Amino acid sequence: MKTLEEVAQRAAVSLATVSRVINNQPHVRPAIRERVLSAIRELGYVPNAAARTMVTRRTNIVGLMLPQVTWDWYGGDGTFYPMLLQSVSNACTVNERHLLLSTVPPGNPQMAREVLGGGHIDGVIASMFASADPVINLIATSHLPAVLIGRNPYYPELSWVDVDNFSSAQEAVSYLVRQGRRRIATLMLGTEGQAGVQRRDGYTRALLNHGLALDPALLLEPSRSGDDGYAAMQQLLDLPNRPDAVFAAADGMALRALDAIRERGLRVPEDIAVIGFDDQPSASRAGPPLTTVRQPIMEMGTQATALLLRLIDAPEAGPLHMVLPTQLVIRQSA
Amino acid sequence: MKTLEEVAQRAAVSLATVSRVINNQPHVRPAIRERVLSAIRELGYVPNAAARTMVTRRTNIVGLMLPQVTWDWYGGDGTFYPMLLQSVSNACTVNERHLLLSTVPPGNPQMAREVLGGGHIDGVIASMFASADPVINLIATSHLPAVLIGRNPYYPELSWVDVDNFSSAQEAVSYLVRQGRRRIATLMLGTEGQAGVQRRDGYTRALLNHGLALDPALLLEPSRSGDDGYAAMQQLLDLPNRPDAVFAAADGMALRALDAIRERGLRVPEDIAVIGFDDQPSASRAGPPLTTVRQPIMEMGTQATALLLRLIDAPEAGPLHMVLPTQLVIRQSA
DNA sequence: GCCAGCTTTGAGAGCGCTCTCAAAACAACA
DNA sequence: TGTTGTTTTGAGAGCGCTCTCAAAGCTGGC
Repeated sequence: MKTLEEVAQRAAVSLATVSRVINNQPHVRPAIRERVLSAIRELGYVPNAAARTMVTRRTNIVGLMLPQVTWDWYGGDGTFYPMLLQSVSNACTVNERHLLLSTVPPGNPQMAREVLGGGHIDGVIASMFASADPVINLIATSHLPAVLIGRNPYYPELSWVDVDNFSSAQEAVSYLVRQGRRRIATLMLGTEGQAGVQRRDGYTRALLNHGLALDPALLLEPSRSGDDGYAAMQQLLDLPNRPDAVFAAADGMALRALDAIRERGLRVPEDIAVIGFDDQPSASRAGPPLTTVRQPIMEMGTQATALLLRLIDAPEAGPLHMVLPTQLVIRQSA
Repeated sequence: MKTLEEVAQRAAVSLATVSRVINNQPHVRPAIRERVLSAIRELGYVPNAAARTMVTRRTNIVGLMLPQVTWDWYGGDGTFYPMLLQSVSNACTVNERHLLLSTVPPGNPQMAREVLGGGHIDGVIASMFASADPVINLIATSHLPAVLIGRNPYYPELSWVDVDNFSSAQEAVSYLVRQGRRRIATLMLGTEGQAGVQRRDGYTRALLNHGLALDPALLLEPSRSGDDGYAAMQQLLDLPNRPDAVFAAADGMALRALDAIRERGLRVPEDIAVIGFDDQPSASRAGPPLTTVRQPIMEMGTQATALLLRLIDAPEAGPLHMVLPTQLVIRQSA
């Protein structure tokens, strides 16, 4: 690997001058700048990142922490994290940052600790299921610029990008009521995260708003992994007084629910209406195409990156918050 | 941020001793080791990565280079790269490495150049569409340990993990012939990569083997982006002498083809049999469930990481090659 | 031609760590 | 207690870069 020194030698100037050229600083005569530039080109010189970091305390690397999760959580096609990742990655490229990805295994934040404390990154974006995930605490105590995907009740000092899960859920369920549905069930997300809590609360509020009874039997919480949405829907269908609509807090569950309903020979939406959440790609190709709440996932990643870069340049500007709009996409399942 | 020096001070020992403790080296009396360890704990000390890298020339970071592509290439559900990424990421975590992800925008390898030349990473795994992608050349000339996903005809010195695309395609098409199909079309991948070339060649060889005519009209190459597979299938259906089977070199295309066939009121597999490639999650949920060649994507990522770590420790051991088995998953579309 | 006031250039310290090498401490034995 | 041999400890150089500060070079006005 070439060093600054070799470039300096070849261009017959000092290290300082080469450094100035590399960093686009003034106070270099055009002729000399040209000479240095061609020395760099001829040698194929690329500055050593570690050495630069040593002195500037900057890495130009953004950290992204995601749970180590299988691609098909909630039985969906697993596009949430990939899309988030992709948008963050693209935003980093556009802004000339590198991306260090940490997928954190449950209960083992060792690598995350190393990343956060080791000066690896200038700032971090994180999306965890649980508000109380240890990783969030590590982030908060690291005092690194940070942006969460999804608000966190325990760390008001952290910045976040989120959607209004409460209103979105409320809107979806209200829509079902306006369609004449009266017995509306919900397939909930886990309530260890705010998304789960708020979507459930939005569901509840909509029922309350319309004077409908709250039946605990209609509130199910399938596990994240596997096809639990399918089993949960069967459970609902086994009820003596089965629901006439289901609000699923994730498309994956809605899709599995569709399967279960179809298997019983019931029609969607005639017998049971189904609404999902996310608008993942396969939602529009389901049978029938799924009515669902669209989350602007890519936009969330892009904005999170933008906020983070702002925080990196001006940490005192935080905490920053951004609520992105959702949209109820009405197709044929409700 | 805490430094070695502060730890040394608190434990009343020299820098060298603290360094020995941190790196689990011998020649430290147990009592002192304990004292240092608790100083580290009390201060919440984490070693500075850049400083370590400066002297060890090791970063413990693995680079992963992927094309900057939208999640739905070939109209699929975009799980190839996410799954690859996930398996590499998990393998890195298991092996206590960090992962630096670069999504390379077409025609702009600047960030990739920085990563490869700047001492950011100890080695790199790359999966590019085109064998001649400039990134591959950067990798080859960087002399960094590297493993490609998919063999490359131009750089025999590089290690790779791959499947036998030729035989897999041949097997799939032979299966169609054995099912009595005689006019078999193919929806090809782009031939700028070996996967595309070899799947096409396998298709050709299967026809040759069975004495079937090669009709250029039955060889279509839809573009990667968007729903070209759908349009291509329509084109095939418009043929005066339409095919009785289609071998699609990617599930996404196969799925779009299914749509096009259904829309014409034709039956799968009775009128036209369809075989895909990849076995992406939605393949099994298609109507009818898709017969397809399963690629062990996760396994490829895991093995690529394993090979890379081997190369990092012993560069002279390369180049390493590994061919993973595929499997023809027979469902109902053929 | 000389000097003030500018711009350009270079020397060298220092970032936080590892690792070599020599010194110090200890153990074993006579 | 002295000596040898072994283990433990610490001093300090050096990794490749940036950035400060002082020196050198240049310009223009007299």
